[in-house]
Amino acid sequence: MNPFEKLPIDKQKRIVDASISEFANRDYETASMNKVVERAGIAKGSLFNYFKTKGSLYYHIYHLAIGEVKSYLRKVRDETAELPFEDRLSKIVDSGVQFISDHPRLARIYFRLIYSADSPDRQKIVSELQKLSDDYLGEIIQDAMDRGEVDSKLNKTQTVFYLDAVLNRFLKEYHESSNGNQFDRDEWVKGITTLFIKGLR
Amino acid sequence: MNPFEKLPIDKQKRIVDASISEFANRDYETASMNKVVERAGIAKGSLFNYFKTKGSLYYHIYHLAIGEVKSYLRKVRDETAELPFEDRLSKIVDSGVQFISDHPRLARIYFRLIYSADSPDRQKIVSELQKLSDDYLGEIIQDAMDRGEVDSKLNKTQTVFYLDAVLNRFLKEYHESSNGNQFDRDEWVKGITTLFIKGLR
DNA sequence: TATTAACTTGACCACCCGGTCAATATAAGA
DNA sequence: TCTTATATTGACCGGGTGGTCAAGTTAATA
Repeated sequence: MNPFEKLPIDKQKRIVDASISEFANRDYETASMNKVVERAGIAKGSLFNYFKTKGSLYYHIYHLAIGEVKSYLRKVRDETAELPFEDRLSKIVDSGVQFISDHPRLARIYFRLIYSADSPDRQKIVSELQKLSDDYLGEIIQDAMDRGEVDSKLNKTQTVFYLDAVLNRFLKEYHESSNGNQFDRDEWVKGITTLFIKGLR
Repeated sequence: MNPFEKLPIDKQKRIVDASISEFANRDYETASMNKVVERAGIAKGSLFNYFKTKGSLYYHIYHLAIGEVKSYLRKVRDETAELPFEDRLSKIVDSGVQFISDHPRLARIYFRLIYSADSPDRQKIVSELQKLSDDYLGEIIQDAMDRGEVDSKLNKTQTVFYLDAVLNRFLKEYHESSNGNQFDRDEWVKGITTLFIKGLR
């Protein structure tokens, strides 16, 4: 059993919290284990006892973040299964915005991962995320095709790609401008759905 | 006069080349001045004589890269001024692909900049790039509106944003997969133009 | 050629990094 | 309570960083 899991919950929380902050604020390479132990209020040796390397700590945090993202995606997918494509798309964007508000630091880690960042196993992780997104959006598109809401002769790979590109970019800008937001959320959600509704018809 | 500009051209070239390689291969933070001098075959003190700080060297290289991008953009804009929106869009994508082939290292620096990266003055640089892109695509969209090729009641800011999102993302993936390319370029160019032609009608 | 000015060099600085491990404190078992 | 096993600590290690600067080299001037 992992020594970390044997720790009292509140200590685990302090460590996880400190790690999230550090990895949210700096690239993997520049994130500092020293800063983590300082923030968490533990000795350096202890941290390296719980996680053998910086990479394994990062991996732990990454899995927490991705787990959280997954649960949001699952939730909105299931809740919108019966809605028309347009409403569904709009709810998906909504849920992304919601995630950012609820977990701004995890969002930072997520975007750092997606867009560049020299994490260990970057290739592996990025393609893992790509697959997650492809499967997810692919399912949504497939449903819409089956119902005749979009052109059923569309190239699905491409369509998913475009959707993913616009959604991710929108969420990224939204996230980065979160101080005194200049996005009229509804206006943009409407714009995005319109583009795709018409573009994929 | 900048001491760097007084150097013999071939020495300037060696330094610029070494810097481009280093900044293309590593994040700003992890890029190493030691590696640059090693590659360029000069002493460390000299490099710091030409560029007072790492940041100012980066800034120099960044301007070279952006200058190159601009010249590509200008060229394709002028050459396609009379073409219909669809063909124009397709040529723009083409020229992006061409840029990546001609200057793979500059492309890397460009994408590093756009997507994350903790460069100095990141905020300033990114918004500089944003404006460049906005003006450029804004002009293309405006032309298309004037000619009635797309809906003239469209929100231009949004439209430019979506176009930018898809184009950049496509070029990024294209760039990253450049070993044994899995993109059928024509197929994708056609897909992108179709999405926007229909979506913006 | 002698003298001055400009350029080039790399050893050196303080600092920070990820990671280690002998010493110490704590908990468990007798 | 004493002993053993386990968890925690932080000084320390080798290595890399951006940046400096006295000393040495080259070029220009007189």
